[in-house]
Amino acid sequence: MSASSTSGVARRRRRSDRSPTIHDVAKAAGVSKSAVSLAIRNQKGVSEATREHILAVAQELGYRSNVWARSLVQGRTGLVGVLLQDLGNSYHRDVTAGVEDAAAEHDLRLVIGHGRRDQKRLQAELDSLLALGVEGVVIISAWVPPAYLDQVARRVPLVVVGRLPQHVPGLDSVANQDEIGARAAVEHLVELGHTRIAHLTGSTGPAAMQRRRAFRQMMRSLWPEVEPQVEGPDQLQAAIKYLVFQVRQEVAAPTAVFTQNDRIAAELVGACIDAGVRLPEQLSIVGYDNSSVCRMLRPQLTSVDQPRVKMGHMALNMLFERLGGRTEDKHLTVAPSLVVRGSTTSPALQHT
Amino acid sequence: MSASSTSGVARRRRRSDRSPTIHDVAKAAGVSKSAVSLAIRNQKGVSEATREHILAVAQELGYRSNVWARSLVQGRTGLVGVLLQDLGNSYHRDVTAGVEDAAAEHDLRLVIGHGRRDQKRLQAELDSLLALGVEGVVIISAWVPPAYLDQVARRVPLVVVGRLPQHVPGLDSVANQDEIGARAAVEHLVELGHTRIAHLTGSTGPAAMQRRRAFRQMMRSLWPEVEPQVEGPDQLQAAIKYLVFQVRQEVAAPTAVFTQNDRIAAELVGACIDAGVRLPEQLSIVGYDNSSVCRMLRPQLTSVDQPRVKMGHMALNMLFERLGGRTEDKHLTVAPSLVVRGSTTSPALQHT
DNA sequence: GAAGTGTCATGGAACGTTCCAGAGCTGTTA
DNA sequence: TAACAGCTCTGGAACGTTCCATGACACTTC
Repeated sequence: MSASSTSGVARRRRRSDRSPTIHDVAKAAGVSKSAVSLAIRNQKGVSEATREHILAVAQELGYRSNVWARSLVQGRTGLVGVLLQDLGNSYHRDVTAGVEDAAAEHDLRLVIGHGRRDQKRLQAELDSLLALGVEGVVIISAWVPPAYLDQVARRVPLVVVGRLPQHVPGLDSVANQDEIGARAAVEHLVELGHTRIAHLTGSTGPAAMQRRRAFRQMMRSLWPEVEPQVEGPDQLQAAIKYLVFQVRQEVAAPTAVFTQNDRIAAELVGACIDAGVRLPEQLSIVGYDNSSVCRMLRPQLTSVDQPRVKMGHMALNMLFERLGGRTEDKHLTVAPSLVVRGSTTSPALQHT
Repeated sequence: MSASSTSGVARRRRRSDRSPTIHDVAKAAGVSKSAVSLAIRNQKGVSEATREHILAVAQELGYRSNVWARSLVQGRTGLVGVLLQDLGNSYHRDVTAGVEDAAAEHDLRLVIGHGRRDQKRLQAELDSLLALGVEGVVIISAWVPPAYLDQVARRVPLVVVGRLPQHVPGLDSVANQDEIGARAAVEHLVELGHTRIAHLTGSTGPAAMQRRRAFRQMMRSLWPEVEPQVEGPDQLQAAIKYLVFQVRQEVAAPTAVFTQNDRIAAELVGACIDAGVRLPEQLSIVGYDNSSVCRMLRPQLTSVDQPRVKMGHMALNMLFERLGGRTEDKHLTVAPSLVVRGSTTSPALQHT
């Protein structure tokens, strides 16, 4: 008995510094646990006076309802997982903010998992979110194998923000229309008078491919006899070097470059400045994402903007519809828009 | 008929899709729930044959242990909260990565909450982490009222990464030694030959104050007769404009600026370029944080680097020590180091 | 053959919460 | 005054899991 009571005491000791439970509040307030439960959930069945008293006591004890116990009995957690690839990324931040705001409207809370640009980790993180009992998952530009997506989508509603590498039944998606973004970029350059426009890409992901394809199509329809110049995605550094070399040679060199994203555009800008290429006089550059670096660079970067917060909003709302019982798949798109800044100008200025 | 029954079945499947419980597995395998519990946790007390049989059945049913129920009875969740102010921030990303790696070593999982630079939200997020039952919290540069920190620290171990605005008993912290960083920056500039060095700051937060104070002290000890020039933190844009104006006038203008962080440095760089100030010839600039923008800018930014991942590591390890029973407070510091890039040069070059 | 020692397996008691049926009131109506 | 209705409030039964005491054997040892 004494031996077993020792461990019992150890356990109990641990319990004494545990968070206060509904029982503690009930005891301190002199009411039943049921009354406390009703009071803190703002349900009726308890008088206003009692409610205030209970809330005051709860506040004083620092009581916080235990989500696990609640979800255990209710059978739902009120948790939504957000899986993102890179924490330090303003695109992900903004989409997440949108998801979060929409979630708050439906009394859902966010749990964030991040894959750190590592596929294994991404999957592990997704597993972990499911183990936490999220009721749905929003995946932000995170490339997870389709087979795995399918498996997850069978268990909980799943919404992907961004392009899907391939069609996966049973899940929703919201993406910006990369074709429109790419076309807007090229149109802008064409209107300025550019004819020799190159594309610089650093990835073979679905979004990148879409942009590249749209670029090619657009260029071919404008100048059918010329093969559109696409650099990358392999050996990005070499591709950048080559572009800069071309521009310095000034022989049939591109006068403008549409890049796959702002990060790559920033690298190109840096390489140009290092090589003494005058921007935007000698080369116009258009980015994609309208991220915070656009305004840090000089010249400031013209870029394609996606309605990021709105996309997050839409993603969560679709997820909510699924929770409500929708079974058919839904794939939404939003139109990106071009934000013109100083990195693009007319090629007429190039030989002045 | 067949169409409607399909959807009906699909729906029903989804509802009764409620994950199988340990009871279901026990029933299907013809053993007690206790046996299943032992088997899936790989504990002894069950024969190898039975275990294999149970695991096979569990696998077939797609059984996944319910984390909530487990943590409810075990009294621990294995969860650690990370509270950060801004998702799209590489400093936070790196610290979080460090925390995460260290957590994995101790079989702890991360739950990320983010305050989106809003104090109310920050507190709500912290509340929510506690409600989830995290066993400890790491707060990354998130300014939460000390009274609130104190309240939280009474309930769970709390580690702050970054400077504390004031001493709060019962919690740990890990911070970079801002004095050392500031001094390294100024020393570097002095060694290059600068004498008129200004400081540009945009915040009154504890880290910013520390850097500012160290800057003042260092400058006073070097040139006691001159009042150190500090611009900001109010009206940052005006402060930047004024600095640029001074440099263009070239009358007793600062030849170098040490900024509170990279973001502010980037703005200064942009303003200089816009105004035609040649960098680094006319003005040397040192940032703080060694963030990813340093290498995007031209000239590339000399900056003070903090061992971010290591700080995250240390933070979680301290938290783990607390969980193990340590009661005395611990405040660690790490030494930052200067990363020299192209934004700093000798003032001798300035009038060439 | 009794006692002791393992191993394997079991059912009941927690854990902190919500839900539910119902108890005790007070007031209203027939 | 009986019947009823409407509030408050309550204790017990879930929820899915782990922990614990104990039972049922099969061996060994005295």
